[in-house]
Amino acid sequence: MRPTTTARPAVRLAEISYSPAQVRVLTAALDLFADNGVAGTTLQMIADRMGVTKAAIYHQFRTKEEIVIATADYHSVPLEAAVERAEAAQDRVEARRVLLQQLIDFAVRNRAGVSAWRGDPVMTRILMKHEPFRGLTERIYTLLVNEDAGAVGVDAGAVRADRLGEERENDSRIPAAILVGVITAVGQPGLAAIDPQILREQVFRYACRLLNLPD
Amino acid sequence: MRPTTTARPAVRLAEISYSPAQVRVLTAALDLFADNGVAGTTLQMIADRMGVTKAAIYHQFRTKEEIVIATADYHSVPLEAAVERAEAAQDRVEARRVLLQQLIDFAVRNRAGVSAWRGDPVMTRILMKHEPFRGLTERIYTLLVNEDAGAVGVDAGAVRADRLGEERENDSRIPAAILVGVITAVGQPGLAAIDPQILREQVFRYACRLLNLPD
DNA sequence: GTCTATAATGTGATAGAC
DNA sequence: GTCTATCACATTATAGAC
Repeated sequence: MRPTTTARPAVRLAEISYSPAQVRVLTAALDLFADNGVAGTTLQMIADRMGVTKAAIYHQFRTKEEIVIATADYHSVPLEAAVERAEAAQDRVEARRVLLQQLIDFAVRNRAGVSAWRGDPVMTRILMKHEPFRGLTERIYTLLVNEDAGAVGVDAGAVRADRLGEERENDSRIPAAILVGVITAVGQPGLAAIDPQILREQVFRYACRLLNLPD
Repeated sequence: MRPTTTARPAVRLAEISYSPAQVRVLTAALDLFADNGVAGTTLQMIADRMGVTKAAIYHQFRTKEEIVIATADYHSVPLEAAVERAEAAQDRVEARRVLLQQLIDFAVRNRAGVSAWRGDPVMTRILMKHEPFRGLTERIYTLLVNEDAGAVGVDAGAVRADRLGEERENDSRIPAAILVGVITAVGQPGLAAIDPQILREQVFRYACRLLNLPD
């Protein structure tokens, strides 16, 4: 199921290691980024939450941008694992079901953080020039929405206007974006009080309806 | 169709008026908030884009927070108009269709801004303590997802676990959040290049499928 | 690994002239 | 309505001691 036309990722997130002191920074940072956005989070806030000084943080990471990247990398390891499991599935439909379920699980488990990941323009800009994260995002999109992996597979941007007169004026980027919207909806503040199990089930059902998958 | 249990909004956004100089600020601010988030946008940036100094802006608005609120109010007038039209519809299904179509139109027309409105935690916090905006949001949610306006209508939080054994273990906050996720998906950076008309049609189709409305 | 101290710059906000 | 000039404070980041 792994597309042979796509290069293997150069770095597995799971193989990057962080010292305990670094992990403490990344844990504090995730919460604060989720609550205030990247731009709204100062190193002072992170230091305060950890009970240390700013200088202690600068000993672990050279810049704020490095903290943003490391935060995303570190907390996305389960996401990478989910993608790898899905890519190992037997057929495309099964891969899609597996990944979808795991994406939703991940999103529900990290409700607050999910808003930061997808909503914050600063975060987005930083992550999109960071290859490991770009790669992971692409693999997810490919698994979820590329209807005909045979014809596509190479470059998602090149698919666009090929069969235009047909039923498929469809650009697969649209269902992809919508699906992301559905999954990340679990991070909306209004759903904070809802039981995780119910949230998981309901969102999965709606997502299946959207993708025309049997639920 | 207007729910008699809900008080009329104290202020119509359309009735708030702004001087030309103020509108210039609000126009520049919208773009910048969309690109950088509220916290990532400085008054210096707004001033630079307008070609004036910070002091000129402080002559129009007393604080940055006032600018955020006014930006949302000013650019949400079409949204308010859409809600008013939908509330005037004959039945609930028709109201829902009308509002949905107009929400999507609005979102597509203001693609960049939509991310800011829904994604930014700072923006969200400021707007949610601003009554006119809270009220507008509530009216939209009520129109879109309250299945049985008779039994509900008063407090959305109290609906939860009433008829649990049935098909409707449903909390209406979940489809509401998902629908918001779908509509605001049009603001995702990956869709920036897509033709507005196609985007409108496709998103409407998916949203209808989600709501079980005929498209 | 953490601290104090400090540099250099940017921040929201104000006073008063034109 | 916009300007110059300024305030008090917060910001990212560094140097060097413990």
